[in-house]
Amino acid sequence: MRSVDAGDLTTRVRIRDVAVRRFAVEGFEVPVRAIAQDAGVSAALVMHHFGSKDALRAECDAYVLRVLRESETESLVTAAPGQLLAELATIEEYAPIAGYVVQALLAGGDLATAFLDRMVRDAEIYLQQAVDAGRVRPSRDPAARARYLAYLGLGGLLVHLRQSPRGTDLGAVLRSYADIFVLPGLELYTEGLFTDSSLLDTFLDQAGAPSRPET
Amino acid sequence: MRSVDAGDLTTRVRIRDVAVRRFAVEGFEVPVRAIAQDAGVSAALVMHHFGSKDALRAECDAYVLRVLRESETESLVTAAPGQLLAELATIEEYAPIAGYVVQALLAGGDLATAFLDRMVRDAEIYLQQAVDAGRVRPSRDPAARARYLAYLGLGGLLVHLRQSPRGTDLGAVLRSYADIFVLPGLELYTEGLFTDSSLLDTFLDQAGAPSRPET
DNA sequence: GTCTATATAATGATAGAC
DNA sequence: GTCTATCATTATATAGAC
Repeated sequence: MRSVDAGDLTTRVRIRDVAVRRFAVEGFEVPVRAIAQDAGVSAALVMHHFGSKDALRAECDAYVLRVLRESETESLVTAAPGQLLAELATIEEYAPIAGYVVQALLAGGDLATAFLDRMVRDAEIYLQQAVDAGRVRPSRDPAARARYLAYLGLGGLLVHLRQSPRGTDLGAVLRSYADIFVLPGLELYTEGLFTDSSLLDTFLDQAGAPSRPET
Repeated sequence: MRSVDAGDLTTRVRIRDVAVRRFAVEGFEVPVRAIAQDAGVSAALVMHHFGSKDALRAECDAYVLRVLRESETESLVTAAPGQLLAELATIEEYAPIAGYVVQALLAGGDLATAFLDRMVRDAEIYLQQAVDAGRVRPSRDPAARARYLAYLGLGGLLVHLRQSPRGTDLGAVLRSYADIFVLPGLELYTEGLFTDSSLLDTFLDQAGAPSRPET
């Protein structure tokens, strides 16, 4: 057989992998030439393989999404809202994936939406399990709470990330985030913020007094 | 006198103002040509006045920062974490300022840092007042809590913003954010999340049992 | 101060040899 | 499959006339 699939695939995959890494640390405006250089090939070859930069980006998106989906089983159980990224970043191999997701979230787009949906869904399952186990208080609107907590967890991390000097190792950023905010996080989750329930009560009354799942 | 400051300043200011508006809705990659067109002048004139696009950007940053500082007095008292942006966006005149800040936060840089510092400081003061008034529980680390809540409030908003279709009116995005998340927000702030304090207790023990400001 | 015309640089993409 | 050379487009920035 003359078709040399092995060599072909290897180069394609190598280009895609270095593209993911570049996108992860520098964002999606990185020139194709830079990616080509990292891969040790010409820019023209990148175009030859993927057709356009957008197509390359799409393939990176699909790859990252696939990796995230494959990591689903293990993370579903353990991941508290916002933890998924942190776990990924600590594993050397997956750090580019985490960085890529961060860039995608900052840039917006389909991958960001997909990733967020994943986070929200994870949070929903995690919270439901915790409620069933009696560790977490039930909510009057579990879906909204799951989304809320996912947005807060991820958003706080993004803000912290943007305060860190550019190019800082993502793992280091995540560790510092954890260091600084464990205490206030535990305080908030354990004790809340308000001393009384007047604001919540008022809102519930106005909203037409929906169901109150009190333990 | 031959120097015609009035005319000069007027054009300069008009260019700066349309630049702020463009940056606010499209981000900082908008071409100088587009800004020039909005201002009804040539691109060359923009360069003539500001020297470079970066210099124009710097002047917009400085202007936005000045507006934020001048709005300080009124917002200091009322602004809960994350509220400042919302308040700004509802006032028609200040909507571009709010949008500009959002773009700056997404892009990173000095203005983002300054704005965040401002938010954190506001939150600190606001929380201190609320604690003194007995409405908010004291924290074991008030500074960290203020920063944490500011990051969460702003970050959650940014994530929600990126989920909204591009070009959506910022005011509408902020309103929808409020609509969706009042309940889970009030729940979290009023009742917390966990049913018991074991996680917090464990952390406090490990950390060497620091001061416990119990009421 | 303001313009038109142009220089310069970078980028995504193509053509065609090997 | 892979390269070099080149094109087309777009951006910032400059030159020089008015």
